Amino acid sequence: MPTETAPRAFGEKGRRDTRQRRALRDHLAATDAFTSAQQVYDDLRASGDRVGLATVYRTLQAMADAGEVDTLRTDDGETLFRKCGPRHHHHLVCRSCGVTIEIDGPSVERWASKAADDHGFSDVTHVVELFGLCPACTKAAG
Amino acid sequence: MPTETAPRAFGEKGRRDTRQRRALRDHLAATDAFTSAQQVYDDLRASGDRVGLATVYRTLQAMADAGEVDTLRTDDGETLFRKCGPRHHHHLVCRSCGVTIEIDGPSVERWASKAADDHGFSDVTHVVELFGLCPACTKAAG
DNA sequence: CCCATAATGAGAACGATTACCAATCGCTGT
DNA sequence: ACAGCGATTGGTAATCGTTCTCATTATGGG
Ligand SMILES: [Zn+2]
Ligand SMILES: [Zn+2]
Ligand SMILES: [Zn+2]
Ligand SMILES: [Zn+2]
Repeated sequence: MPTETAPRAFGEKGRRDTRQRRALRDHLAATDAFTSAQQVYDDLRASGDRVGLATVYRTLQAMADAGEVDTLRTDDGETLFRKCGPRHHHHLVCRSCGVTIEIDGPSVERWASKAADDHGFSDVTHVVELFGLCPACTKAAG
Repeated sequence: MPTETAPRAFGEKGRRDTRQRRALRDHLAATDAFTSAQQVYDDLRASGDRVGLATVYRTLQAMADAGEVDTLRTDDGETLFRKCGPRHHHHLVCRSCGVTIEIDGPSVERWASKAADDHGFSDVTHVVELFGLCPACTKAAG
């Protein structure tokens, strides 16, 4: 337990419930697409909430550390955030509009675990994400 | 076929076989760990090869575009490169030393394909990577 | 209400990657 | 072997997402 200097997540004692965090939390709860920090910042400003960009980054990062949001890296290096369900799951993400479906895959979990064991690797985690075009974007793309 | 201004990969007509590209190709063939451009640059300089950093980045990117190397993004945003086998596969990567084992997962392919179909997504790709500690690094870490 | 201090935000700093562009060098034809 | 074209190189400036700095503000327990 090192001395904590980083901003605390919503679930920890000592945190403060600020206007900015409420705005962020509400915004995340209202969309199911993976969204970049920059995009969240723009959305908040557009809806009249005054929140600094640094605060958006800080808070999203804190929420990610606390497991309150899932993260995803795009090909061009942007980190996307999304408020997801509590169970372990993976994502089927539309690469055009970001709309996301949570999917689970017990067979994948088993496969990953077995591969790790077979090769003597320890402390193994996995990254499993599916990217495609959602029905709406498929139609729009002709 | 737009006019190509980017450097061409080894397999395309019109390319030139330069000292720098030979050095890069040889270096990649000699290691099985995922490596960053910066690391490749350092390794080449250490072995006496004079290759500019921009050239390392350019050439690795071109090889990645041509499918001659696989790429991977670390949590801290670095892109790693590795010369892999030609078949479709995934990776079991040591997060300490980078040593990598190519693994295949027919069950994962089927699962991914089914999930995409079930939700009406088209043009779906998947990212599946396993990260852990290899036997050697597990032992070293105590 | 008070006040310690958590939190904010504007801007500087950062780090990986890319763009620029003048100097070089590989390749093809002579 | 030679010349010329243009692909390639590489030092450096520019980009861009993200993090850091730190003076200022605002929360919430007492
Ligand atoms: Zn999720
Ligand atoms: Zn879509
Ligand atoms: Zn590979
Ligand atoms: Zn290792």
